[in-house]
Formats: sequence, C-alpha cells, structure tokens
Amino acid sequence: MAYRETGKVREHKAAQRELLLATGEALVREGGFAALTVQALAARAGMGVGTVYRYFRAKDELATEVFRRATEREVAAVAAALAGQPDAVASLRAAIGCFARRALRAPRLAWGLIAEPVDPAVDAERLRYRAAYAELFEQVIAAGLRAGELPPQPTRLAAAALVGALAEALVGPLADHQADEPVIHELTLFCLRATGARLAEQENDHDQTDGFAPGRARGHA
Amino acid sequence: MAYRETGKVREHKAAQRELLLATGEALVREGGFAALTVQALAARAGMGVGTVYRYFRAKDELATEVFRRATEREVAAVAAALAGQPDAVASLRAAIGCFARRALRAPRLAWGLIAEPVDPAVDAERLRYRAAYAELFEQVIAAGLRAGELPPQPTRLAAAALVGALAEALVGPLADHQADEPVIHELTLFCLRATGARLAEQENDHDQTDGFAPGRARGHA
DNA sequence: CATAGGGCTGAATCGTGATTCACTTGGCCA
DNA sequence: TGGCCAAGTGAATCACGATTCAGCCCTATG
Repeated sequence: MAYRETGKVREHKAAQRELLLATGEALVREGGFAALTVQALAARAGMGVGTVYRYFRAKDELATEVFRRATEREVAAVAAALAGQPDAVASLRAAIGCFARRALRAPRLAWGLIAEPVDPAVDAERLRYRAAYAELFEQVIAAGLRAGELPPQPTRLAAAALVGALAEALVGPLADHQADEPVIHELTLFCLRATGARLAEQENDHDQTDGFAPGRARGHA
Repeated sequence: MAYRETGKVREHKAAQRELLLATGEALVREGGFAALTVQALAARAGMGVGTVYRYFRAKDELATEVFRRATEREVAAVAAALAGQPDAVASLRAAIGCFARRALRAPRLAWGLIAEPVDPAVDAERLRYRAAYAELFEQVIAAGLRAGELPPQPTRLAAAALVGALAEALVGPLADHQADEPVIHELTLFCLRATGARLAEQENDHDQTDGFAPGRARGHA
C-alpha cells in the first residue's frame, strides 16, 4: 500500500477550493460575472486552468456557487436587520436601508446578483435570490397587514414591486449615484408610502443596521 | 452604360430591410434578443446569411435598430396615453396602465427591452429607453408636485423606482402571471401610493387607454 | 439578346472562451 | 530511497455564433 489522503492534503484541497470561490467573487465584484472567466480566475488564483476543473466540474458549477454564497450573505444580512424590529414600518425601514447600503457599497456585485445576464444555471440561482428577498419583504408586509399597520394589498405583488424599485433605483441604469444617504432616505420614504405605511411626517431615520462596520472607503463606479 | 438603380430595385431594397427588421422583432418577441442570431434571422426571412450584411454593417447595428423601433413605439404609446389627462394622478394611472398592459401582452419583448442582457451597443440604446420612460414619469410627478397633488420628492429617483417596480412586478422573475387586470389595478395603487397621491379610496379604474384594440388573444408564458 | 453592374448565397473562416488531456510535480508510505 | 498516486499544468481542441468572399444570378440598358 502506498498512498492515502492525509489531513494536510485534505486541508489544502479545501483551501484551494475556497481560494477559487473567493477569487471568483473578487472578479465579480470588479467586473460582474462577465469578468469571471476560467482563464482570469486561474491566473488570479495563481494556478493553471486545468486545476480549476479539478475543483469544479464545470464553470457553471463554480459560477453558481459564487452566486449562491454572495446571495446567502446578502439575504442573511437583511434578515438580520429585520430581527427584533418592533413593528412592520420599522422592519421595512431596516430592510430597505440594509439592502440599499450594501448594494451601494458593492454596486457591481449587486448588479451581478440582481440584473446581469449570466448562464441559465446561474439564472436559476438568481430566481431563488430574488424570491428570498421577496419572501422577506412579503412577510414583513403580511405582518403589517395583520397588525393593521398597512392597508390591504397583495403581499406577493407588493414585495416584488419593492424589490424592483430598489434594484432599479440603486443599481439600474437610472441610478444617479449621488450621495448615498439622501438617496436611501428618499427611497425608504418611497417604499413606505408604496406599502401604505402611515408616516409620522417627521422622519427620524437613524437606523443603520446594515451589518457593516460604520466607516470604510467605497469607490464609485 | 448598362445599369442604374431603378425605382423597383430601390423599393425592393427598402422592403428587404424592413423585412429584416420586422423578422428580427418577431424573433425577439419569441425568445428575447438571445434568439436574434444572424442565422435564425436569415432563415426566417428567407434569405442567405450574407444578404443580411448587405443591409446592416454588423449585427449590433441591426439589433440596435430593432431595439430602437420597439422602444419608440412603446414610449410613444405611453406618451399618447398621457395626453389630455386632467391631472397628475390620472396621468399616472394612464401611464402605468398603458405600460403594464403592453408589457403583459408581449412579455418577452418587454423583458428584452427592459432587462435582458444584450451587447453593449444595445445597452446604450436601452439606457435611452429607460431614460425616456423615466422622463415621462418624471414630468408627470413634477407636474403633480407643482400642482400640490403630490408631496415633495426627488422626481428622478421616484421615476426610476416606478419603472423598476413595474418592470419587476410585470416581467421580472417574480411576476406571478395571474389574471392581468387585477394585477394592473393593484400595481397602479401601489405606484400611486408610492408617489404619495391622495387616493379617494374608491377605485374606479376604468381607464383602458393603452393604444391597443380591445379584444385579442394573448398566450401566457 | 448580350453585357454590365449590382444583389444573393452559404460554406469557410474568425474570435472568444470553455473544456480536455498527456504530461510534470509533489506528497505519502514501506 | 523507490514506487505510486493525486494534484497541477497549459497548449490544443471544441463549440457557437458573427463575419467574409468567391462565384452565381437577376435586372437594366443598347
């Protein structure tokens, strides 16, 4: 007998796979999924093209995995922002603010997750991504309905429309890229009005629960 | 001397070009811009691949032209629906209804114009398309502001968010594809609330100005 | 009808990026 | 150390659609 996979090797393989996924996300953050080519990935990760295929059956699989991870992180952040909010309006504010800040901070990634055209395989994942967001918003709206905070409305439709409004205003081609906070503030008001929340007309919008540490640099596209 | 382009030939060339554009749009209506390949186009139009290049310098040019025409028709329809509306709320209702009905009637096309990833050349055109829509909505909102019908808000942002909400709810992956009219009705309410329109709470939403003849078949995706 | 100047054709070519594979390298055990 | 096996390599190959072009065909004149 001459060879058996040892712990060190196993660790190394896991690290390689991890490296590929991290590098893949970095590429996506810089240039969207279009920039995620096997050649570029291998070069950036410091390995040969063929090696990539030792860790992923096909590029689809890799891209899907990169998408899924980023997705899960984003959705989890929004879900976390929702936790413990006292009412539906506060929840909506928190969710919108969280979504918006993260999207504005990583616009290419957000665009990749939300809108960029990629393969069918990734598109299937995107469906789940949007659905997950819509689900979050839907539940908040439903809760608001039950509590009488929001007027009757089809929750699914409203949730979809919210996601669309946020996406378009933030990462769509119409995004103005002005100072972030005022945009977020106005967009929040827009969404709250859309769902029929009764606004107190004084907007103390000091919620910043977005899962990020407060100070950091961010480049504009 | 032996040949000079005669009227008949000129007409034929114009017809050929027209045929290509129309066929191109048909392909897009069926399968989005992804289905608009030179091969498919030539086959469908009943001519050789090379002939296509006699009428268009490159595929980009053709795709852009197909996009532009469809775009102009859509935007014109919405603009027409706006004409002569008494106030901002009526205008919003008309614009939203028109946009929505047309999008639901030709979902693939709408998706192609709004969201499908295509070449950079076409994307530039898309920018103009969205901007044109946003422009329409923006002006309505601005008028509403001046008239005191709508509360203060950044018109550009609100317009973008409206376009996004409509697009996502109607042609996005979250679209539910239920009966059209109820969806349009609810979406209209959503948008009116979003812009802060004071709703009379009785919704007589009998506006159907969408530029189409009333009865026709439409397939669900 | 003969001839000239396009128009039309579609197989061949190109470009771009994914995928393969014959080979080299390095870790594991006796 | 020697032998074995998996990991790594990257040039070659594929796939797919845009683009070209050498040759065929049609229309308009004299």
